[in-house]
Amino acid sequence: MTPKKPKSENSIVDIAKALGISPATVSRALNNNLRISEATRARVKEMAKEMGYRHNSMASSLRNRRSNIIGLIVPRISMYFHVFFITSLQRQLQAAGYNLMICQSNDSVSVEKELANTLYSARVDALVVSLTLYTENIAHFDGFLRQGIPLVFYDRVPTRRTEAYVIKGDDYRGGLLAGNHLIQAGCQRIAYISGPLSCSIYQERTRGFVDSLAKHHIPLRQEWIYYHELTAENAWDSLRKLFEGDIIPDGLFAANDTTAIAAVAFARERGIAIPDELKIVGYSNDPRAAIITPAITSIEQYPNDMADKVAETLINALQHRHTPSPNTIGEPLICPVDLVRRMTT
Amino acid sequence: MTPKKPKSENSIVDIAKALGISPATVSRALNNNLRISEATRARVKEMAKEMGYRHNSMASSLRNRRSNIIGLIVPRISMYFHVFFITSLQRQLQAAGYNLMICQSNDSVSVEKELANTLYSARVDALVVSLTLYTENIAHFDGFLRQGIPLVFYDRVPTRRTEAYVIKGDDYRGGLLAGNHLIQAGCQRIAYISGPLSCSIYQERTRGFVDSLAKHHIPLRQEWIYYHELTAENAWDSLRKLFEGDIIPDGLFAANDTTAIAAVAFARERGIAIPDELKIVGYSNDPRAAIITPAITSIEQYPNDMADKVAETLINALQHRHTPSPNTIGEPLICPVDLVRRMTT
DNA sequence: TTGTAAGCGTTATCAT
DNA sequence: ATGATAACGCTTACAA
Repeated sequence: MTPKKPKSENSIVDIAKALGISPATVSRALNNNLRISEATRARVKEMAKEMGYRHNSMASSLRNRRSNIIGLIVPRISMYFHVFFITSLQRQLQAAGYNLMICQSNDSVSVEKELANTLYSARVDALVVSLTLYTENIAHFDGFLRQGIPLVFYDRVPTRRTEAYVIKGDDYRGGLLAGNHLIQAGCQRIAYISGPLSCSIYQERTRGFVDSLAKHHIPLRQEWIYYHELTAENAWDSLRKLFEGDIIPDGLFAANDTTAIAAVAFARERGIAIPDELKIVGYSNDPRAAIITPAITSIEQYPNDMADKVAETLINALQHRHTPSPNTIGEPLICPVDLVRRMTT
Repeated sequence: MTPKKPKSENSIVDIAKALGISPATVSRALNNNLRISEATRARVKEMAKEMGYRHNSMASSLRNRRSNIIGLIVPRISMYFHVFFITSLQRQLQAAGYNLMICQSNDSVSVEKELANTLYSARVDALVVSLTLYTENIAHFDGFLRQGIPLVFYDRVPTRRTEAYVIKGDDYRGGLLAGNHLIQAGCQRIAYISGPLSCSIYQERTRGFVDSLAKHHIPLRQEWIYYHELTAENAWDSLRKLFEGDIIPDGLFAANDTTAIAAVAFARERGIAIPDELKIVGYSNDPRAAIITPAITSIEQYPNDMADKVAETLINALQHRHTPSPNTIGEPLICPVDLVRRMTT
């Protein structure tokens, strides 16, 4: 009986044996180490191909104490803004030699916690997070900070101060722009449908919007303000209530485009003329806002630019891991937004 | 000088030392191994928490020869169908203890190849792939098959026979339904805008569509058929050509909804009445198809159901890794589709 | 129920 | 330029 070892797969040791050289040399050759002769490098690579060798990143990661994986926790990949953000971020990280592990919290705080723990154990080299609508306590990310693992929050960021990097859109200005635009378009009775105030972006949009109305001495009726998850269903509920009284709004700021789209559909069903009887501003500049009739005025957030900032921050932090320059942290980085005017205003 | 080891982080060995027991016991306790006393299990877990221990999945993966990571290569996450598919698949795999590593080929064959190699080296436990528009040679996935790593193609699958699992929508039937529906709606001059025939789904949709017209003795004019990437820009180009002659189509089958949406916009600009002068059927039942005016008739593909099938196949294959039952492979699994009628027909 | 010891595959360090 | 060796942290026969 031949003592045939079941040898599942060839390792650098096997290559070394086959070539009569040491595993260290093989490793160096495969990693294009400088001080290895061209000749052996070539021999090694050829033998590797011949033997069907594949690099084992688990072993390599264990030895190097780095996984080359970057974790991403995002509320939902179905949101337009995040899709564009992710695509751009992934391209850049890929180019820098990192893999992105994309996870969805589905706007559940408990899922977010689980994912944070999983990615923590998985030894991701860095973590990028956009929080759920309801995350107020961010203690589940503390481990990353303690271990000096780069942690970047973007878009939906913590509402309290943190040692992590923070990169966000200028939601305050977005709210301000929306309010100003509706007022300049002649609206006097402006309604507002916002997401929950536990979430940074809605806090900020609300602040900006409220400031705008105050500045122009436009009254803000509490009965015309709604805070809830910005789904089409919720939007319809709120719209029904908004339009059931005698005094009805002539302007609406919807804190996302799903809500703005629902408002357009609602107005059509009720025979409310847009923009004559009701003007609408949405948020995010979802592609749907442009194709619907009438096309919706919205706030553009430039997801690609934000992805650039995040990628830059990440790569910088990963390179200088030994000098955790805390001076670059602290102040949130704020990305510009713009109002895109269309047919609803 | 105190010989203070720089001990970066605590391992099970440290816990063992602190407790005066062996690392093996600690490992077993943390893994809830059956034959460990309740008492020590509790002691270990407490000490682990106290010492801020975190599991090292790199080490664990190396030892176990499994990463618990499943790779996914998808053309673009911006496509509605894939977003829903991914979300559903990820939820199920997460529940089964796997992490999903989502990558985008961006419809580039070379990127697809790179990603396949990266995920191969990353030692993913399985790979799920929807091919680019242009992937005809699938040799870059051969390594997975050779190593017995479960490989599942879904939606855009290889056009040639493969040993991998294949799960696809019933695109032939989708094309058939679209053709039949337009004909029953009274169309006589039907145009067709398809994706490139290098891609399985467009091959099949075309076959079904062609068969439908043949069966009903409706002529198929070659000048009314276009094959190209289904972007809005390309759609406009083709539509312009379609409507520049004397004889113009009264029906259009668009092989995706982006194209159908472009057709609606084109018709509006040209003052072509829909559905009276032109009837349109799209594909995928993109949510945009429902909100545009007029709402577009489309083919629903049930991405969640396909994700269920893929998850089931994967988990099954991963459990029986030692019995690579080849009988379950071979025949593609075909998922049903339905026509959703709206205002464009 | 717990301990001992070897090994997963790679790479950094030190030596030659 | 190359080799020998140890170690990364965990798991699992095998022993006790």
